[in-house]
Amino acid sequence: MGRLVGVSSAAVSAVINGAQSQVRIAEATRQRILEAAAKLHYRPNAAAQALARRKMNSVGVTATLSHGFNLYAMEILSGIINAATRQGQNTSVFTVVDWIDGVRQLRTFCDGRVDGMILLGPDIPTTLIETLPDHVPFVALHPNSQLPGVCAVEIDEEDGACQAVRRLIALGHRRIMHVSGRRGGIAAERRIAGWMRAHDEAGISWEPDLLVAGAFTIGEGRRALSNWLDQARGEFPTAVFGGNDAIAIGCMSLLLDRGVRIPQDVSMLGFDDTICAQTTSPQLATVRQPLYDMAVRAVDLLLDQIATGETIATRMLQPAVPPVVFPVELVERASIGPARNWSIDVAQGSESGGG
Amino acid sequence: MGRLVGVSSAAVSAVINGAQSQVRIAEATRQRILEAAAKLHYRPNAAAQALARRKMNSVGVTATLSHGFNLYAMEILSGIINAATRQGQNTSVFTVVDWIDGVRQLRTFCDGRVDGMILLGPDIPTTLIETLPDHVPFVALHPNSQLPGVCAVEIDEEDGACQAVRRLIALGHRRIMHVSGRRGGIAAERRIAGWMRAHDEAGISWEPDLLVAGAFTIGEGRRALSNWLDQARGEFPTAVFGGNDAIAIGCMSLLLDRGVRIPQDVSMLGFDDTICAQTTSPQLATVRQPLYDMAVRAVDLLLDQIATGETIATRMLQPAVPPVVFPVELVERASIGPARNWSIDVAQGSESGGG
DNA sequence: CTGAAAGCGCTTACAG
DNA sequence: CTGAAAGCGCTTACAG
Repeated sequence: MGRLVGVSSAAVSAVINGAQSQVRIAEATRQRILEAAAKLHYRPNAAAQALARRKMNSVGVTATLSHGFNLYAMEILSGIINAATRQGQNTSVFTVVDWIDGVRQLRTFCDGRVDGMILLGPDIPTTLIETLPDHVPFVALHPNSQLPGVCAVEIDEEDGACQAVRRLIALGHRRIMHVSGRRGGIAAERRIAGWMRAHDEAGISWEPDLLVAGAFTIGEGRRALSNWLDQARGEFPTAVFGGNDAIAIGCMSLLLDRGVRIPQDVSMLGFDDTICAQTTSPQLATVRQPLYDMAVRAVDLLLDQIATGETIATRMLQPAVPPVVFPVELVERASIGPARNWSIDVAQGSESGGG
Repeated sequence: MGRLVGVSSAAVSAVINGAQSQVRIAEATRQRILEAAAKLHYRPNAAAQALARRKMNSVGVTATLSHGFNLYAMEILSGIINAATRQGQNTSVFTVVDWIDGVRQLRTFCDGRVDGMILLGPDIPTTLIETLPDHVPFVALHPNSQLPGVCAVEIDEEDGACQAVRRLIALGHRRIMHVSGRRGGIAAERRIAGWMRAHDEAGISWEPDLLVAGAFTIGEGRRALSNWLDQARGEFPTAVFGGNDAIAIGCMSLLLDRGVRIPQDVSMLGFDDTICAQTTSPQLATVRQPLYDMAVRAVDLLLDQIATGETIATRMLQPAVPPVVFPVELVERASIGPARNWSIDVAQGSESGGG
């Protein structure tokens, strides 16, 4: 572009980048350059700029796609993109099949395309860290585990579950089923712990039989409850608390199919407040994670590290930073109500397959 | 990296990039380089590579965020990211508040960060094209309008709506309400046209009173139906066809609140088959768009153009290419059934606010 | 206060 | 068949 105005590219650079350059350009030259730039729709080439500045202005996000389309991840992603865009950064998204395999690819993704990386998704294995590229800063969203050198943004899962069950107890419920995520997963276990704690606090003993292991999908939620019913263990609980919204929705669809009224016969409660919690009838009460705010915070933390030149390597030398923990909030919707004081029959009904 | 092995960077480049280089390297040197690269976890810097090759290996996606979080856009995005990742491209996502304002930003996004851009979202104004940067190829997903020089990937919206209504007619429905998206929007109008056409084909005259203008959200769908009911126009239709899933879900929640049974009293039908269509009870029958396949196709079309060096500018010189139109498919779920032959009363019930 | 030079880390076309 | 040079389009530190 310099050639066209008969001026050096350095002069163009100084003018386009504004005042932060120490270089002063004669006002006449300046005007000439600005005019030409406007006319030609001139934009500095991003690759050249990145090479010279050693900065891509690009935030990386890596997510697992193990469960196919993931509403929860998508809501966070949407927050990240917004936050990054607002700060003049662009967002490069990468997906990996699982974290074990993903580590190798993470090296490739951090080849200068991005200035830092946000790891998205629960249950990132701690062993991951050893092979993470260390020339770049990382932030992990919902890792549910301490990755040395990596900033973590989490929620208080146990407290969320505890709040939920506490509310049900206040509504008179004494037999509260919890259909959990896959056992062993940290998120699932913490939510189970919250379910137990709320019982303990209230001096109510939780029944092991009402702790049902499922997995974080609609189909698995429905299946877990269906299996439980097949073993016909007497009176159905007055409330079902799903390990996440999908589980609750799966359970809810099964109960509705069998003529159970919600919330009159059974109260239903989810966890996450994904958009689907608003599409059920009745709408699903749930524990809200501030997914958007968390995403924004993750971007801020990453950009801070980028600005100060921190990387995993430099952070390993400093004292470990505790995770940023966001509060959760119970969202009351029509799916919960007072505990029933009559019997219901849920056992009958042939299974027609979950969603 | 060359320095460390005592070898030129050109030699390293030739070895790392494999056989596509004409340059031959002595086997011994080759091994030495490969070893060192493995040991140092060497990866060519993406910015430098991009500058030298004039190719970023990055696919851009720009979407509007006018309606906040958008499930439909997110499902497509997820497909794009997958398809791109599989082809070794990374995906850079940008959001704009609206298309009018977005055009200016599109210039900035196309500054070399991406090799091409996918425009995501219905109702992209035709006037947009005049100010689009023309040194890069574009693909538009669901533009619902012809943008000269831009490849379009669409569905046959009218046919989808027509299929849906045809099925309802086959089930004996004669009074089929359509709660549409905002009037004037091309997607909304085409779906309306399909609703009309199915009636015409069957020799049934559609009642203007049953064409209700709404907008593509749950809240607006519910509100539109609620307003209609407030004017108490006699017997309620036997089926409601929403302009999209969100509208159908909004209408469904209102009807369920008022004690209407679905599908016994009223059949419900949506459009899009977003994930939420599976979370309602009963599950929502809907017109499925192959969102994932469309996303994959859009990526392929864009990469083709990138490979052959096509841009908007070069495409303008060629004859216009018709849009790629994907077929749609009716997904039958529990929310539709035979038309009722009894009266129902929907009018009562105080409105408690939509989701 | 201004302009030309060096360098970012690669690749590709060109000499040896 | 191999190696050093030029260049991608910027920015930044350095002479004039």
